[in-house]
Amino acid sequence: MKHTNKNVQLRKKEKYNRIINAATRIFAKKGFFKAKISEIAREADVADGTIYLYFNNKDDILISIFEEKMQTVLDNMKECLKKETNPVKKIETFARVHLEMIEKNKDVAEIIQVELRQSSKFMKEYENLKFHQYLNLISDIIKEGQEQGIFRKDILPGIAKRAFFGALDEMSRFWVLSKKKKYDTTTAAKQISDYFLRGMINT
Amino acid sequence: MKHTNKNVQLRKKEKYNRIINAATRIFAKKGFFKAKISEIAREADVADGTIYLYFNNKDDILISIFEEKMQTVLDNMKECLKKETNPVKKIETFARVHLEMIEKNKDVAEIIQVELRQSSKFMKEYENLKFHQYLNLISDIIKEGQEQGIFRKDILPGIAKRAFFGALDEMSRFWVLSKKKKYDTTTAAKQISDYFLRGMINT
Amino acid sequence: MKHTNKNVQLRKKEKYNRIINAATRIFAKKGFFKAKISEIAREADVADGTIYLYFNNKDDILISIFEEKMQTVLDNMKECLKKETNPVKKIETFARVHLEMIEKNKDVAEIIQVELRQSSKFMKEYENLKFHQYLNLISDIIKEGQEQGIFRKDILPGIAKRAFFGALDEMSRFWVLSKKKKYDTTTAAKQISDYFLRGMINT
Amino acid sequence: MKHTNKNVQLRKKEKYNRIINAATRIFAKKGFFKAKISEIAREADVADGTIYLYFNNKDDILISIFEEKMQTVLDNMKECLKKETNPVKKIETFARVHLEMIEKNKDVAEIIQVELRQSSKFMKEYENLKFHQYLNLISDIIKEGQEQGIFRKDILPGIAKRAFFGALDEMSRFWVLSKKKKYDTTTAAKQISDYFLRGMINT
DNA sequence: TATGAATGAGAATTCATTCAT
DNA sequence: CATGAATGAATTCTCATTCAT
Repeated sequence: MKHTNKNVQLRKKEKYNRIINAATRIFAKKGFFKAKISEIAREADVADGTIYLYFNNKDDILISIFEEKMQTVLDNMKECLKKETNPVKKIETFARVHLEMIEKNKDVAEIIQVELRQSSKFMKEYENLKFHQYLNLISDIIKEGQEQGIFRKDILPGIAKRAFFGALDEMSRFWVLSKKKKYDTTTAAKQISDYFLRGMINT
Repeated sequence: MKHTNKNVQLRKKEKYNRIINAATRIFAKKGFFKAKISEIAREADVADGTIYLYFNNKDDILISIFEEKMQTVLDNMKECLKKETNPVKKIETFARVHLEMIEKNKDVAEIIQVELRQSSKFMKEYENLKFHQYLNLISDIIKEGQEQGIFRKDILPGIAKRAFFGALDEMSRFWVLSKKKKYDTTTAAKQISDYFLRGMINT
Repeated sequence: MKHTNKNVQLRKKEKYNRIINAATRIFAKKGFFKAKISEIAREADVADGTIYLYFNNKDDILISIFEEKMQTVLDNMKECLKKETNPVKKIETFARVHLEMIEKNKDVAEIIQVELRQSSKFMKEYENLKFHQYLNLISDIIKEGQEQGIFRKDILPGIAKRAFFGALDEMSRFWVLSKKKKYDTTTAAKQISDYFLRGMINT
Repeated sequence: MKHTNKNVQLRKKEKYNRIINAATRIFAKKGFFKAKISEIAREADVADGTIYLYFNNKDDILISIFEEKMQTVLDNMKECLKKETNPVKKIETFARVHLEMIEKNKDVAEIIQVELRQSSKFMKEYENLKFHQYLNLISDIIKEGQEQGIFRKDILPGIAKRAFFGALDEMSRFWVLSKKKKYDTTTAAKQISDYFLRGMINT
């Protein structure tokens, strides 16, 4: 039997994923600059040259990881938020799901948190659109709450979204870097969303 | 006239500072890995080799910047907090002073925020002690407030300090990277400390 | 209907020629070293691997071009010279036909002139027999003329053949490289053969 | 005694020359593309990296060789021609000096003849000015001869300069490549200039 | 035969660090 | 102390060639 086009494409996609995943592990462990292409190739069990059949260059691998993984994170978060109607519940959900995702994908978190920050410096042209979309999920909830009269009108969504994300991010960064976890996800998520909700809820 | 020991030491210290400051600018602009020793030397107006009379290697320059700058930040913050006695005011002060310092020293902020995060990866041995001391200024205030019965007892200072710092940090990261500022320091500091205080204050 | 042996061979030859011609264009445009096998394959509309069914390696393609094209050039020149009996006319014919062929096959000329010269360096074993045969067409005419008492006896055919060919070659190289042509083929051929004839003719 | 600026510059120039000469030998032997930077470095007895203190890249080395060597050739030829007043003698001198220089500097000749030809292909921007100046020495002599009524007026200097140079060049190429020399310089120069002079002289 | 994905050896270039002056 | 020319290890990326399909 001759191989169908579909099989071939599956095989291609499979190798692409193997490289993406290998790179994710290596970038997370060593950092972008210390990571060597040959190391990623070895981890992905392909030849060095093969990587260049799927990516233009080293930068392109990092960008692709961002795109792929952020899309997954974005889709997942949207799905989870859809189930809630109450803005208060949505904020709580965001915090919990965010920390849960981080916990389950430490390598991805590491890259998004650490490498993302310097990416803007060496990839001038790269606009991290997906990240902004993710942040805007928060400000959308806040605006929704304000319209429903649940959240105070003087809250600035543009500041609050960053403050809330920053709080969660710093928390998870601590986990990612320290590898030991003093507090469980649920407790941390509860506390952090709690501060914000108390700060934002109309009284 | 022969140079006195003091003069010599002053001159030494002066050149050391010139290198530190040049490196701060270059690291902030290019990032640690993209920054070249020769570029730092040019910026500091010394020879490449001279840098190695004051620092062991490139890593050492980055660590020294952390140590020097974080010490200044730490001293300054402590000084400002000393003037306040009320934990609530102290939290507000922390937020305002932090954002003000960031605003006045963007290069330093850039390095501490961006390069710091990956430093732990390539400088295994480096324990960022000063940073932890800085974070603990926050948890100390929280504990103080809890002892005075002002803050809720169920607040976990270890989480809260990170959440609060993270909120401020993400806010300032946005400024540092975006170079345009939608909200002024005072407004942002007020809002952020506000969320937390409302969340923490006993009602 | 099963394909006959002949048909199969024709098809083979057809693909071989397609590759030869594609390579001629690419080598002429990029030069041997800058030319990529994949580019030749694309130009010939075959797969990369297919090329290796017809040629041993990249060098082999270049050599084959020489052989094929030089044979054509050689056959054509011999045919044209056959029509003339007078050595003087033959020299004039050689100049004219040579420049005409160059003009009609710029890519081939480019390769023979430019790549040929360095070929001897990277293909030690390759003796450019066909080229020597071509040069010897000139010395044969000279010797013939000397025997007939038309050309001076003190002319050294070994030098003269190179001088004459070099003059034509430099002229055409100028055309090939410059892409603009100040003088038409006939004028140039006339002038060049003229110098030589005047220099060689017994007076 | 402290080293003077002059000494330092002499040392620098000395190393530059060492690299130029090493590269000349290697390029001549292997050709530009087959020549490796590391091989040139070894031949020049410097580290690989040192080459990049004196040249921007591999292309730059080749261009520098052209510039340096062609200037020498040009100066030398001008000097020799200055001693002659008669255009006929000048043509003879040009042929003799050209072949003598080639004979004494085979490596340089090799590079100018072989690598020069393909240079235009991989160094699009490089205009070989010096070479054109060299060619124009010939056409200047021809024009001078025509003004003095010695050479025929219907000679086109633009064609003749190329024909004459091409004749000499092909002759010397033969020597350079074959490494065996059937005819001595003087004989060859005499014959070649003879053809042209007979062809050009007014009768 | 034909394909084209995969291979991996190879090379140019960079740059932190050294050390003779 | 200061210099900056020299070093050479290290790394990304290319591309001729192979071979399973």
